[in-house]
Amino acid sequence: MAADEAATPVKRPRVTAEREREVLAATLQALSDTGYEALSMEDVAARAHCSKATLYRLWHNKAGLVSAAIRSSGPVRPAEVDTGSLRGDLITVAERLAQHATEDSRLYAALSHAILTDDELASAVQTALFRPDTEHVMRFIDRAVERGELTHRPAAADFLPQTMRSLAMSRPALDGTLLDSDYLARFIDDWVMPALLHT
Amino acid sequence: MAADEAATPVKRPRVTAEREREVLAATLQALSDTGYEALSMEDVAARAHCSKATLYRLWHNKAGLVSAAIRSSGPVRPAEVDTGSLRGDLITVAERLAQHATEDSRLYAALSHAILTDDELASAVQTALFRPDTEHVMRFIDRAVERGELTHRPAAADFLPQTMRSLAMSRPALDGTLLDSDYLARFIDDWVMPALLHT
DNA sequence: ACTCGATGAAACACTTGCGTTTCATCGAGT
DNA sequence: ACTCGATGAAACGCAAGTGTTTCATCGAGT
Repeated sequence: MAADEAATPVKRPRVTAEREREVLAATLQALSDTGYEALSMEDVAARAHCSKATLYRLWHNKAGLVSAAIRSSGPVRPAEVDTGSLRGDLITVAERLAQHATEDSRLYAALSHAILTDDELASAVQTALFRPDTEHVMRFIDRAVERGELTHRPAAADFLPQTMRSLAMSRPALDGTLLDSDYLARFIDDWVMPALLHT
Repeated sequence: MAADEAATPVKRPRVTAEREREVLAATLQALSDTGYEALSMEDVAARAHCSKATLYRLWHNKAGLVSAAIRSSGPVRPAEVDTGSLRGDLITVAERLAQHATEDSRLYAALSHAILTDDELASAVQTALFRPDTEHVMRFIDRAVERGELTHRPAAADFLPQTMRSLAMSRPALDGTLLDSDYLARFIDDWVMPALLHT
């Protein structure tokens, strides 16, 4: 029995850690469905199958819970992409964006007003959701330069991550359609690649 | 005294129409500040200096009031832009976007989650806010083609309005800074113009 | 000056949510 | 088997919002 417990140096925390992730996942779900302002602790408790008391024991209030939930969604790192060509890399990441467009855009929409006034929330969204993505895309550019596919880091590269991200986030709202990968592929071929190649 | 009343063929409605616009303007203000879900009728009534009873007499509920407010913001047409060059037109409209970036992005953020589920709201936002803007920008392209500045309507043009709009909407949220005109100029020169000129 | 419909202020009943507290129960370590 | 800290269920007081209703007042048309 020593072997059983050797895997868990700390007594109970590990069980709590699993549970915590479940609760935070339920929080993100509720957030997407309800929006930040209308999110209720009772709803989260029901989805997470835990009591409201437990929520308040672990986090102080709604803001804390939501911030924690957002930060917890960060470490889910996407597999590294390296197709050998800049266009291939971009298309791949675009398809990935399109796959998650529904959930992602709902989550972002749920938070977009709240982050304008809540600084902690804003930094959570920024570091957990946007920064990794931005760095990810920027690596494509650097690799393309190393390969000689681009002669230098184009000025347009500064706008690439934000544009892709904000297009993915706001297109559903703008015209009621979801992002499909065809649309993004056209964007890459008709806009992104020409801009990168000619600056 | 016949002259005084000659200006008002209808008895009271005209007075109500002015008042209505004030109330709807107050609604938009409250919406930007509070967000759609947390918007309260009491808040609107206080800002508009009218009673809650009046709000419910003129509109049936919150959804109706907000939709009306959004539609009322449509007719405020921006002055037509025509600087003689595509770049000039784009810079001008970009600066105009930047000027209103704070209020506009707050308003959009306030609505972005609600429009995912409320169809009437979605169509109000689309027709009143986005469609006029899109047509406006598209006219730049057409004129540039007529002038011979572009040999044809570039494929990238399809993405231009959405790209500009979504940047204006989401950049404040993404990195906490507002749009300034230097940034926008770089955006046009390094990102938009190359894409338009090389497709 | 008078009338009458529209308005504002305020209270209404009702619902919902927050954050706290109480208490019975459960389950891991001894 | 026993103990003790953590949990879930449920109720709490409090605050806020919805949509309605009442009533006093105001102001435009006669």
